[in-house]
Amino acid sequence: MASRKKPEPATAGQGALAFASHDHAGCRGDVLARVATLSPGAGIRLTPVRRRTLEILLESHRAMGAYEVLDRLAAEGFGSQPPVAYRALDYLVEHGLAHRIRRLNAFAACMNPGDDHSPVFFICKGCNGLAEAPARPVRAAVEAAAGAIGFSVERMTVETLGLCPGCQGQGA
Amino acid sequence: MASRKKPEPATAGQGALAFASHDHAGCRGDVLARVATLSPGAGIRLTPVRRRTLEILLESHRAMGAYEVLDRLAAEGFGSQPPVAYRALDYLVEHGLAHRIRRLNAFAACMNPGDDHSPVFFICKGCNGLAEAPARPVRAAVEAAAGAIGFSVERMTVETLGLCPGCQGQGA
DNA sequence: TATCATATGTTATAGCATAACAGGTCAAGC
DNA sequence: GCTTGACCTGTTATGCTATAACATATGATA
Repeated sequence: MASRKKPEPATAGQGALAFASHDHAGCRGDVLARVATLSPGAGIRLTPVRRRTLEILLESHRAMGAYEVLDRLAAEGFGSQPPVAYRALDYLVEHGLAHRIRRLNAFAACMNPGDDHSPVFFICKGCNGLAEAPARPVRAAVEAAAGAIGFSVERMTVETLGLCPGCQGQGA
Repeated sequence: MASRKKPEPATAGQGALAFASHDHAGCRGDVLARVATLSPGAGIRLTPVRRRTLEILLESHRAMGAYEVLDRLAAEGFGSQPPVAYRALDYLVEHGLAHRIRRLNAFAACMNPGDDHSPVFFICKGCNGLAEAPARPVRAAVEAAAGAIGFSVERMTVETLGLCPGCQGQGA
């Protein structure tokens, strides 16, 4: 029931991450380039499976289930069992190159690798699109609430469900 | 892999929701009383299964997996198949009497039913405790970020992972 | 009392995720 | 060179989470 099964209007998967048309080849290249400059220093080892996994996420430009990624990897000669995909995805998430979208049981490439960001995700229930936005103020507000009860925050997940600009007003 | 399997220190499940000892019978009663006043008006129909499900969540005072709730229900003569638990839990969530904690694939009773609140959850990785806090400022910050890209937020999930006061400083 | 909406229960199955083990690669140090 | 250890990849097997589809019951209403 991730993001790829039933009520998937023709637009799904397109215009997703940005809710707007854009130079996707460019934004994908940007991310890869940034990752390239990060890898050596930050102790990130982009092995073939990991790199390919990241590329697959960037190509689809939306949230993908682990098994969907696995299918792609297997078709390209990598292992065909779940741990192959989960390990690569977990590694990317662990190192800030991808995010896990819990509401969708899915994963998406990070659009701002390297920036120490606290992303907020917007999931459109109309087109299944996904947008990632930096949200330092949100993080600050959460920290404040945590401080009030003496809790120390290590990781934060903020996901919203609603309608993107394109899907509003059309009963979607 | 919810919150009840392996590294579960003896304290788990205790002192959970509040990260502090408290009059649990009291807080449980409070919630039930508030629910009672809500039910008639708000179109909430607390059938036996639903009521019992809510009570079970309140008793354990922590996040519970659906199958864990199901075991309890089955032992008390209710249906023994997954949909029984999921339907009751979904209903409670839908009507604001419980929350789904996605990071744990689990559910927890709402501690502030009726208040139109936007809760933030704090999950302690030391003792698996769970705290719910109102966080209007967080909601506001998220709305602001959403507005910037024209997204309209319908539901919001904010979960954090970290250490509760009791687990800090003891290498937990 | 017939009808519709809602609720409960069932069987069966789909979808997500990890444990545990085996083999391979590569660099550090003897 | 060779051994050792860290890390990566791959496998088999299994477990946990969740829902679809169908059957029965109950209660309000026309």
